[in-house]
Amino acid sequence: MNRPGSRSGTTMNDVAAAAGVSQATVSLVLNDAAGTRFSEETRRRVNAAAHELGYRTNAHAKVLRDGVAGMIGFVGDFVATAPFAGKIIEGAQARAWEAGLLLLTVNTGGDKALEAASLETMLSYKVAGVVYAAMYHRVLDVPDVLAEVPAVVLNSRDRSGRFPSIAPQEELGGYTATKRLLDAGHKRIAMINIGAVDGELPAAVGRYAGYLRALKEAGLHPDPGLHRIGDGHESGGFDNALALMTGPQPPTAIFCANDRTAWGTYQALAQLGLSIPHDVSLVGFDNQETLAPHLRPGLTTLELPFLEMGRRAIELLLAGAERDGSTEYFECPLVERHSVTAPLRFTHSH
Amino acid sequence: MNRPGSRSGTTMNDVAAAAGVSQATVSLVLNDAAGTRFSEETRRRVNAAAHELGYRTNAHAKVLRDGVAGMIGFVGDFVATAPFAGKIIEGAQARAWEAGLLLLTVNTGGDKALEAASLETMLSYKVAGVVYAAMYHRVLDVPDVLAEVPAVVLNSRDRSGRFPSIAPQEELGGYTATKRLLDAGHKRIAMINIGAVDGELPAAVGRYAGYLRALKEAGLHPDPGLHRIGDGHESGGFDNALALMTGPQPPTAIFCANDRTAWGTYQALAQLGLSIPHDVSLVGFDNQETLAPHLRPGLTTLELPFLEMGRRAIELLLAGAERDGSTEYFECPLVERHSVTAPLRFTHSH
DNA sequence: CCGGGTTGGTAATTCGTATAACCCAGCCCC
DNA sequence: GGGGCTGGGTTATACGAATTACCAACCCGG
Repeated sequence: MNRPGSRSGTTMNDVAAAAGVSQATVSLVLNDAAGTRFSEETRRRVNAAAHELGYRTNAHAKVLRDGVAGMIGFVGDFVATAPFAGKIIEGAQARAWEAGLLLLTVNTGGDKALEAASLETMLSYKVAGVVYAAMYHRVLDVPDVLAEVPAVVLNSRDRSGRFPSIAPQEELGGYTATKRLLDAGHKRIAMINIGAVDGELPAAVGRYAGYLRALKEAGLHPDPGLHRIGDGHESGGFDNALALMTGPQPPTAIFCANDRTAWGTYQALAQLGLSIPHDVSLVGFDNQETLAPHLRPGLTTLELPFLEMGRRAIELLLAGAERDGSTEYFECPLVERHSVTAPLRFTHSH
Repeated sequence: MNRPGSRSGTTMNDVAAAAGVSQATVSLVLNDAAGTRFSEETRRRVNAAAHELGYRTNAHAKVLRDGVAGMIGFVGDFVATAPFAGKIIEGAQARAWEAGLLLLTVNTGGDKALEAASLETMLSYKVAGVVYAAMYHRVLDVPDVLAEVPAVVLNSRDRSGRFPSIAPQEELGGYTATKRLLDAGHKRIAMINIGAVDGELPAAVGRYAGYLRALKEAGLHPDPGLHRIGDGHESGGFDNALALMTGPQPPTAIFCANDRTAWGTYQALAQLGLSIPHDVSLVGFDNQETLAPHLRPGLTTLELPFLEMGRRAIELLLAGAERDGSTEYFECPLVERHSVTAPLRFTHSH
């Protein structure tokens, strides 16, 4: 107990002793070092001994000498609390593993003290880089300490402009969603947003901007009464859909700025006895996999490409992150299901 | 570039030089080692120098000496793919952090080669222990290599009986769910299961056993036609609920063995024009947070205590895991919402 | 039979930290 | 005035792997 590393396992010295060679030989043989010549016999004996004794390299000794560890830090304000956000970790972890790296993950839950402490710990483990991920797209302040290592901001943008960021292309998403409804023949298209459009929520602002652009491009004059501010939850969809559909000039289609809002809208429409897509067409946003495919009918929505974004974050880190604050935007592809069809009037007017 | 550790940062030697003392003094002062005497002046100088230079301990050097790292491996076949499973990591990570430990997480996605390789890597990093977590409760085979470190199986049971396991108390859950419906006055209670009761799915087997026990305890004779095997998805709930309610003697209440099944049941009942809970009472299982609270009406269900289970796994590891294969079962508390009320007949017969 | 090349390996050092063992100056006390 | 204690530090070493420099033996040609 007094001796450190009491159950430390087999070391190269043990292997060397068993094979009757020096520790240096073991190292060189096991690592297949270039430019060394050893007899086949020696190689065989070393490999056999290593296998026999169940030798496993001590990563810490290696890192101590080489300076950089095979680990990447992943700090998020969520980890997996957000239902869909798991994808972002999954992507990051998969890409990291392809490079032989492991992820050191911490879910701060927004706790700044925990965040600072875990970043310190990660740095003391000489991580090759840090991914600083956010649960929802926003503009955030990155802790200064991250300047010491390669770092990238994921699913948000760095306010200071010091770090490369990765975020979804919200405006294009809003445009695509709206265009889908326009192409189906709709003219009165409402939007239930997930926040104010003058706030700091890029998703709300961007998706709305895309909605407006599509409308204008189609030569339509946006009706302010058709844009409603929800809260991103079911109730926001429910209440606003109810108001919209019982108003004087109800829309024939609704673009819900996220899937939860769309779900609330489904519930409101069901309560009003309106059918989707026959009476009202719907497009959502997020492609939340526990929700969108399982609604009846399946929800046509835009996918947040979290898997790819997670992968890309690691890739940037590995590429050395040119240390500029540029943001890389990812397109949100349309996922077609069954919540959109032509409007009644349109069909009938044929 | 040739020299290793080129940007290794400040070391104790740098601090020692700056403070005009030896490296040993720096170590002893910074670690507040017991049984040493240093003048206040020296302590001050050392601390000042350390702070000034931004000294951060090199965790690898420490581990190399001490033998054990401040990290715990977390291997799962999901990480966060399963919507609710994030809680399990969250709990584990939170508890680990309280002990000053970081989590090294890997999502294997069921890939055995990746699993083996990442376990090797974790062991080479001298993790203090490994949590082997499963997406759904089952009996699984733990890789032999885990015998080399403290390990605990989370949300499943180890077939070999070598490792302590943590799992939810399925039978009691099924009993509690059914009892809730019995207490409300229901007599014809159906169950839509999430798998066969002769299979290897403890959730399906256990919850059913609990259902039967509650029924028998109430002096009721279980009607075999009222127990249906679904698939754990919405469609399993939808199809079976439809069949159940359009049959000769429909139930007045349904226990759905998970929330997704319950959701499908909601959709089927809506289609039949039946109201919840007035026409049919419902109890679910899982308390899936993206689902159960947002259904209309809110779903009364049983909570899978993942947060606590995750915490407990780390706790067992820290306690040294007595290395027996006993399973610790966690109770699933009932979460009351609005999907249960008295049956019509019952109310009227008053 | 000596110089030089090749073959097959080893000794020694380095990374940064923790700690056991030791050392020295000053002071007290008999 | 010498022995012993105490306060205040230092020296040396180990942890495990990678790597550079070096070395010994052998072979071959002239």
